Amino acid sequence: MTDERDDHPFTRDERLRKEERLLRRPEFTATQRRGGRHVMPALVVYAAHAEQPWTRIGLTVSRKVGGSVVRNVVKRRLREAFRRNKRDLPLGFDLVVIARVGAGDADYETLERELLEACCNARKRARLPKRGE
RNA sequence: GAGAUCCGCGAGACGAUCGCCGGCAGCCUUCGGGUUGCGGGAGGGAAAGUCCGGGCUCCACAGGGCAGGAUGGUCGCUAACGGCGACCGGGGGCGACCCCAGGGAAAGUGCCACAGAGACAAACCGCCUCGCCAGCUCCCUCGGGAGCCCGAGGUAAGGCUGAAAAGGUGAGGUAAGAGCUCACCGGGCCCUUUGGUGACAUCGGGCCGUCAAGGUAAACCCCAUCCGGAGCAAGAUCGAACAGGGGUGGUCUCCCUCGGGAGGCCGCGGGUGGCCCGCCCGUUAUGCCCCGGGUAUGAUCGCUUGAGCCUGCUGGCAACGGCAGGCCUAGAGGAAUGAUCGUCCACGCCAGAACCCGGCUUAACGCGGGUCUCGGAA
RNA sequence: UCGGGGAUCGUCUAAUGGCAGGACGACGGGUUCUGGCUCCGUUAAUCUAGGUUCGACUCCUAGUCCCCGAA
Repeated sequence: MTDERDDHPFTRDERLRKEERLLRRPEFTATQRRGGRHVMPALVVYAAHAEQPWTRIGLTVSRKVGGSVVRNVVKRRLREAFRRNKRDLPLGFDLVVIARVGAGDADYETLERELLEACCNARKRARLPKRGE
């Protein structure tokens, strides 16, 4: 995963397209079922090998986190953190980030740090993309 | 200065960079989109809760009956309202001011625990009259008398209870009493004067002591007024995919080219979105109903110009209305606002549009002003 | 978006508008050598704020939270 890292246009820039996001329910459930997990104080991250060569992210922020303002801010900060750090994250994964209750009180710096750490740890526990089950 | 009360205002500002969602224009395109430029993009007092009312869209729209729901002083405002304004009446507060589901209790029904004699109709203790066989007590001039008890009755003044007990004070009256009678106060009904659109206020008079007499209608209920149903996942257009199976009755009349056609009745299905009657539609079919199967989490429209916002003038006590000019101000579809930096105010509450408005209620920071009360100083 | 239901001791549940009751639990005590079973006693609640009423878990209004249903 070293040669084609900078080749794919989605990874080279710091934009965030819809193709880089998980949007549908089956995508979330599949990632959570197959992927490795890592828990942080404010986040839970699932990482699973994907079928596409780039990395996608999906966010889950439930009502337990807070009101709509708090939930929107958490989602925006997590998207921002993913966008800014795409270059340093492993390629070809689907990520599901679930905000825990403490995410509403965390600032951007905390969320960014936890996201990066959790992604790396969760990736190590991800199964290989074989035809399992 | 403190406390109270009412009203109003604001919702961090400016700039830069990287991203995100729409719009317009140019270019490229494999028609999916890409790219460049310009411009817009979280408002708000609550976007909230979804408690009311409307617009809009679709369905329904002979009629009748019974339900059901909502509202409840008057007049006005409004598209409408259960909202708002002004006023009336009642209540609270020293006051500024605040609160009130504020029609009907002689249409009927129900309930009023405990306590208390008694909860709306009686009479427990009382008070009083009469009677007095027997019994008890006392007095005695030894004949009898008085009282208690008992019996028959009259009372509702007093008593206790309670949230609530047939208006209050005084006098007369009586065996004792009572609006039983009278005076005053209070109350009810009717007529009347004046003011007001009206609720109502007010002047004068008459009648009523049967002043017939509690509360509760956010108990049932009665009266008056209003209410068709659903909701933008409404709804419209275009498209993709799949697999089909079953059911669609009876009878009568007429016409007839004997294939069929027209009509009536029963039945069945659907509509009338609470129910019933009734009515309407279908039952001749490329339709309808049932079972099963398939699907794009599809595209476009609806989707933001609207009871719109600002300014000025103007009518009205006000809510609100009229006229003129100016402005265009988010429109997504897993759903766009974040991160970083600089300067300043001296640190920012509640909180995020999803068809759109008018209200109500709830959440909550800061600032200003009016008024009232108390205290102090001059 | 629309509709329905609910909230009572720590838990599960009762209660015409009139003293909030029961079970389990907890605590204390008795019984037992100890524990359990068992017996006795105690503890402890009407989601919040107003209103109607003499009186509200109950009726009305507003709010908070939870559950269920339909498209």
